Amino acid sequence: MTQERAEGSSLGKENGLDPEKRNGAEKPDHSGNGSGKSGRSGEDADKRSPGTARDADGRTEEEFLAAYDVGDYERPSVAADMVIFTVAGDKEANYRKLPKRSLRVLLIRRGGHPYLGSWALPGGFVRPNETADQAAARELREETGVDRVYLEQLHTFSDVGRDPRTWVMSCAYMALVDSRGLDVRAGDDADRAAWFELTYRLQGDSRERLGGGVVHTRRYELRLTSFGAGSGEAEARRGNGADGTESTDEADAIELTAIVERRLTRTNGASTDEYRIADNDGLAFDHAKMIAMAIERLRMRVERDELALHLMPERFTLTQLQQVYEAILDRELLKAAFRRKAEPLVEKTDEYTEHAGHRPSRLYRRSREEWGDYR
Amino acid sequence: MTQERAEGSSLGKENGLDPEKRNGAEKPDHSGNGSGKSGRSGEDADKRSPGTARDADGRTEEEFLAAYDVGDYERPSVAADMVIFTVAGDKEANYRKLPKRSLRVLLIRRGGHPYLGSWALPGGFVRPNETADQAAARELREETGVDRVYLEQLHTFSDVGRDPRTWVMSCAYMALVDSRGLDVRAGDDADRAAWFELTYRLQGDSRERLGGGVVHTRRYELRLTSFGAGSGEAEARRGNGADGTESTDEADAIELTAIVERRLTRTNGASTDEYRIADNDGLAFDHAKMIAMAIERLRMRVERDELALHLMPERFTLTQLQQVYEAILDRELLKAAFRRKAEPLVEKTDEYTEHAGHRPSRLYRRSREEWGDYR
DNA sequence: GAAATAGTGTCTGTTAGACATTATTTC
DNA sequence: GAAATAATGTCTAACAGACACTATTTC
Repeated sequence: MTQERAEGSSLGKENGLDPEKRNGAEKPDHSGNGSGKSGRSGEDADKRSPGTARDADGRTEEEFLAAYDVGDYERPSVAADMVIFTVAGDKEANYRKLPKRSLRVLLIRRGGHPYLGSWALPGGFVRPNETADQAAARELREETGVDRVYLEQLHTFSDVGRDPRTWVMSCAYMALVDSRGLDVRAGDDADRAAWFELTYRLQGDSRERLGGGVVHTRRYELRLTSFGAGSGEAEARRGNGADGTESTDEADAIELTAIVERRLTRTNGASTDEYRIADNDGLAFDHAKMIAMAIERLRMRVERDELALHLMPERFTLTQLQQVYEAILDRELLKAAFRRKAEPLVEKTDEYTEHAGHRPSRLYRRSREEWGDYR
Repeated sequence: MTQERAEGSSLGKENGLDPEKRNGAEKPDHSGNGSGKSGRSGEDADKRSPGTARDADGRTEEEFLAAYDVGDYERPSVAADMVIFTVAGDKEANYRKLPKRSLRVLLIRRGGHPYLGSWALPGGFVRPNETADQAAARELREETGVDRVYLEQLHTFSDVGRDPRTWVMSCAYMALVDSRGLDVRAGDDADRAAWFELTYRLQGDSRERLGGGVVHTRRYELRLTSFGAGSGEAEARRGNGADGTESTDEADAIELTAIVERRLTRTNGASTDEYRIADNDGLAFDHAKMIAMAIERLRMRVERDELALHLMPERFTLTQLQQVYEAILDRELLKAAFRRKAEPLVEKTDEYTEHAGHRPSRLYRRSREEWGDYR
């Protein structure tokens, strides 16, 4: 096959599509400006010649583009799916104790086939005149009403048959939403949206040797629990107190579980890192895999890039910050060491918590400079 | 908008396409098995009900899928582009000195519009019955003849207008090929393929405050140099000696440069991390951005996950390994510290280098167990 | 005063950086 | 013996883990 990109030579390019079908296919002005960022933050600069060079058929670029035909080979739909994380705390029975905080993810119950009744990540199609990032931001806004958050592209999933209807790839994103009142939007599906508490734990670990190579498999259990989902908008909209706590109602808990295997294969020279859904109960499509990859990315970024600060409200105590770290990493941290490391990332304020049943704690805010330098 | 995925409700779904147009759109059997990995390593497990549930229109899943219509909204083409890295050394004038090693990337000169005459990453379209990973592996094989390598998905690029012809997204991959003889394939474009030495250096750094936020911009200079490209297949196929060195011919050097800006914006809560091509001379499309992201990912993985071992041949000296680290990270490392850290990753052999003009050096091989545990 | 959290001090073992020293081969 | 690299030793500063201890508020 040829190395040419997007000329479709190997997939047939002669049969034209009805021009009607192409009305969304933008052909921007490219006289002197190549791949623009369009809309967002400035255009990319480019020095290539302004279209005077002629190709093998003697055409200038302008002539080439005017005659260009998209061809009728198959194209996939591309969706943007969102793994929206937050950390929130439950109300504690004992008025003196601090609430336990847990990592949560937003899911939506499917009302139609396929995976009818299963829970899925919010998402939607990327439209012709937007980037995948913009589609993700749009979905997030529509789903949670939140606009200014941390958003990161995770991975593009393209397994054959991952959507039984048609060829659909999905570009997965992770979003971090802080733990103040989250107003899950009153879209036409808001009654089917719910926050799920999430655990993702290593269940087992196996190493296998085979002819000069090693296969290392790790099994993780992904468990998602929602309290009071299905009770409609009220649940999702109730939101949290200013301290990010909410009461839970154990009556109608929903529990979804999946086993995700991560398999590292290393034979001579080759190396693959595959995720596989070994068991899945209640999650739609390959979303268990997306959530698993999102958590692993989140943990990595929290440890390396202090990403947890994105989950904090304006003012917070260092213990709250530590709890967020602990909820995400799913392990306990030592207080003294944690405070040493957190110290350069935050700034003292003169405010303190009050009436907490114990010694008040100083409130901090994110430091303006010292974090977020993602290497 | 609705949260429904892939039903196209917001983009119109009533107008059917000619069935001819859909012959590539697989509709796998989903009676009891959801999103399969198809082909590769096992099917994903799934417990959802086997299609007896009925949706709002009273249809079972089977009925739904039979009636399902892909709709005629616009779909993008999706390409897989490859940033193929290797490290190779030039012949040194002084017989005693060790050759300098440099990081290289494979580029292909475009023979058609757009970007006629510019250099591009090898790549090709993802086909209907393969994953993006498979498309990337296929391209790599076609381009270099190499099959068993390290391959990692990097990022999906979807800027509007990034391809002037039509709507094309690109899923970028990074591949690591070891430094033994690389046989760049005799495809119809092989005469236009060449390895480019690569440097990627921080040029400047600026911080700017604006209303409660900080913008941190880093400018990088990407410089690609090829010696003797354009001399046809011979150049690309000549390959390297067993020690990964080759002679260079300074006569017809090609130099491409680009300035890539990475901009970290942090306003209250929000946070973005954008790459922008500020200047571009000789690279097609947004490929300067892809190469920049690939190097940053590579550096991160080399530091954290010892990925450089993938670039080594069967037997190598610790100094060679250190040189590969240094070429990738673009900084010098201390020998003693390096050897301490490398020691658990490699295994001694009883072989030594010979006739090198100085003390022989022990040869090592990759350890079977102790590396590649990508966290 | 009991219960709880807030906040600090300090010991210790590990590790990265820096530099120095010795060893060995080829020509 | 000169030139080069190979290989190891050791000092130090920084840092993470571990644990103990003091402080302060609410009820």
